[in-house]
Amino acid sequence: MDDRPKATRNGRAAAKAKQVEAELIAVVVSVNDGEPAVLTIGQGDCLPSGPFALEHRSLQSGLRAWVEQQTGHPLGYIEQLYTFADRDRADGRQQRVISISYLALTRKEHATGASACAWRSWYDYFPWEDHRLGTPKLIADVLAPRLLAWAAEGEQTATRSERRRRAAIAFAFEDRPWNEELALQRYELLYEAGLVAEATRDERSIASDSTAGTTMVADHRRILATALARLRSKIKYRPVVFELMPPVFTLLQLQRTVEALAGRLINKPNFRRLIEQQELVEETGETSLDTGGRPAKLYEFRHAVLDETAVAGTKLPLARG
Amino acid sequence: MDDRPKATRNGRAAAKAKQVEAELIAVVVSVNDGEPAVLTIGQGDCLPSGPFALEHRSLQSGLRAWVEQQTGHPLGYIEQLYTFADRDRADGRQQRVISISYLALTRKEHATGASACAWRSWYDYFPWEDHRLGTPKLIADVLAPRLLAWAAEGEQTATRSERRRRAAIAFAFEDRPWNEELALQRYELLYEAGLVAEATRDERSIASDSTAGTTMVADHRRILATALARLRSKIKYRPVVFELMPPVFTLLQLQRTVEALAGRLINKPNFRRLIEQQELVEETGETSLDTGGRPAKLYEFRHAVLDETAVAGTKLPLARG
DNA sequence: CCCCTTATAGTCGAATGGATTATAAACGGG
DNA sequence: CCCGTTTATAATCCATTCGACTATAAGGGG
Repeated sequence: MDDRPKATRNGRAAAKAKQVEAELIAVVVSVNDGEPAVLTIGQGDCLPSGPFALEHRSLQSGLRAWVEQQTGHPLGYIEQLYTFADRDRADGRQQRVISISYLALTRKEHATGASACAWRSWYDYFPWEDHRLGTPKLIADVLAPRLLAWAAEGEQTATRSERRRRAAIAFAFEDRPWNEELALQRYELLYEAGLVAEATRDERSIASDSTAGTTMVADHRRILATALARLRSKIKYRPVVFELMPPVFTLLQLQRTVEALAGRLINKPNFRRLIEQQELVEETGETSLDTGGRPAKLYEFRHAVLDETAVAGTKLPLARG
Repeated sequence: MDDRPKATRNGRAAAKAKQVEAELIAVVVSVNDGEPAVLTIGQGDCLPSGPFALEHRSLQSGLRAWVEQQTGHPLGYIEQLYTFADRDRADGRQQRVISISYLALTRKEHATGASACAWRSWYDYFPWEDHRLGTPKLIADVLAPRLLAWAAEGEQTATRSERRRRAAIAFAFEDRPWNEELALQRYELLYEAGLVAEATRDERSIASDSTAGTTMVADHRRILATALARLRSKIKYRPVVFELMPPVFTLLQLQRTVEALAGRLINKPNFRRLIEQQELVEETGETSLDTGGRPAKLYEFRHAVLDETAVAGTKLPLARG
């Protein structure tokens, strides 16, 4: 029985010419003591990746195999991010690469063997994204003036006002509210404006001191920004945070983890109310004494909600500015 | 300058063995007179698709080329859905296919030439998804008893209660609220239970009269269900509906389009209030007389919101049951 | 014992959003 | 020409949500 669509069947004669190489790329995230981290290889400038090969049963299992081989970390939760193919190989052959990127959530302590990998803070790569201690001075001191200068460079009036508008929305100029979910738009804006080193790497003209954040190989920082935006959006309606938590935790620890991901602080009573009324967690009966103050109740995730929340979704108090 | 990650570079020697074929698949959606339709080729059982080839500048442009060639429809809005690779080719060679699926929104009248393609209603393929005239009788008469029977077939007690639970959530048994976004889960549940013909096509054992909805080739109906779920979710926070509307429309036409997509009715005053207070549309000053009653104001989409709504998102009154 | 810390409980009020009712403006039939 | 029908448009009511704030509880250290 042949289930292939007609178009594919007709194109069969030239199939050899249409072969591509498929690459799997992983953004592996953990949060430790309120610091969100990503698993890197190389000099901290490269995400775990490898070609999708015949021995892999599926895309996911291929990804797990590569990450475990390169970093020693077994992966739990995995979610597909995006598939890219715009990059042509630079070498002589006309050869294309399709990159299929994934977001994975895990915990640091899952590490088994020592490998040439390292956990790096998200905010090394995106220092403008951490608003937990207020708006980073980097924005007002460096990014805002440079973005406005870039906007002023536009050839037409429409281009200039469009650029100003985009910058103002993404970076919350003029008393606009900061929206943590716009991480990808912000990176793309900085890229367009030549304020991240990746944008000017090929043309060696612009001095690299005008750029912000630690750079990564190829488009890996862009993929990381995609993961950041996706995760910041997803924690608001799906209980994925718990993939990053130890089996037992206090509500404040949970809150600090969410805050680390969102890059902003959350009102404490409201956070507790929301978590409790959704019945996401269950008291263990134990308490934690190393809080520095009154002992905190310990909770564990109610795994039953993974079935239930398909209906209602989860909520976190991150809606407004 | 070589930007490739190390893993890929190391795996280069065996690169030839890792070649795959990449296929692009499109779910092209339009809504006409309150009926949501999908663009099909073949006997209405196949989505437009074709291999990703060297002449395509990008995945998106390859997709546009294939759809235009096979159906004569130019595409506007395009959004990546998902990348599949679980399907191995059935022929002798060990050859893998990666399918990259896209959702496209357009309007029927965009058709240029006549081609071997046809618009088919979504609900031909998913008759259980249209709740605009109340819950389809199909659910209570056919699906519910068969799903419960399938649940009862489970070997262990845990399996049986798990199946009952999943079916109850997905299909709103026991006074649960109907959630239109669970379209994919519902299709997968019916697939598992052997109630869609695709599931039993290979094993010719089960009679096909026990299945529901028009079938499609390969996993195309599954991809269509993915698109349905994605679109039903997305219209709630992004102004994508307007891609499906003519340049000028009445608020009721807009509402009927949303209802067609969501498969459920919306409260009229609330819908109008939400659209107006978000300033998504602008009055043209004209009115439409062919309403059958009082003339309705004609509106057009405020394209400026495409920049603004990155911040706030759009809302539609589809939140609760 | 005071004071620091953190945990936990409760309140107030603005805004959201679902449901309902009321009024306006076209048409067609008797 | 009135009147019922249909659809558009406006306004109101009310439960719930959710951000901001205050108050009380329970540990440790000087």
